[in-house]
Amino acid sequence: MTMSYWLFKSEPNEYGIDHLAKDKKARWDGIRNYQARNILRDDVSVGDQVLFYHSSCKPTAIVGLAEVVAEGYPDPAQFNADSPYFDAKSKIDAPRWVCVDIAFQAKFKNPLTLAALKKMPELSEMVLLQQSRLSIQPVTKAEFEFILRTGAGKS
DNA sequence: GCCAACGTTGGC
DNA sequence: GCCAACGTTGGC
Repeated sequence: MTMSYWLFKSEPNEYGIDHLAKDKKARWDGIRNYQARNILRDDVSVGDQVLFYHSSCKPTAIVGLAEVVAEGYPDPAQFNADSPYFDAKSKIDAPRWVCVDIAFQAKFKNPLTLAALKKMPELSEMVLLQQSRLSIQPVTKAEFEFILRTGAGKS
């Protein structure tokens, strides 16, 4: 079994790295995009490493590291009429949306801002820089290791 | 707040 | 199955 690497986006005023550091573990729910759903359902495995990215904030940046601790299962929020993630078209016996659980690993001492990432030739192929809207995206081993080596300095 | 990119919906 | 209209994401 090979370990894979991912980048998960989150808006820090909704749920940021400090929330995850405090909670230790979180359900990564509310993903309502089919491409992202397919990745969660088919490709994300326990033990995979996750770069935690803050979007829609200043500055946008990779801010920490997490690990997958539970692989894809039906997102309970899709069945909860009170949830903003409720989906009336999703059936219990044929769930449309999937979530995973992640655990906090580290908060980077030096977050790698999007502006900085764009300047690094080693990262020019990163999905983040190609297809910015995807909220769950693959990261290559080389990119992952480069990012940890370059910016991180775990705190 | 604006706008580009792109995903989704629905009429035909 | 195409495509126009519309909605959402997310950087700036």
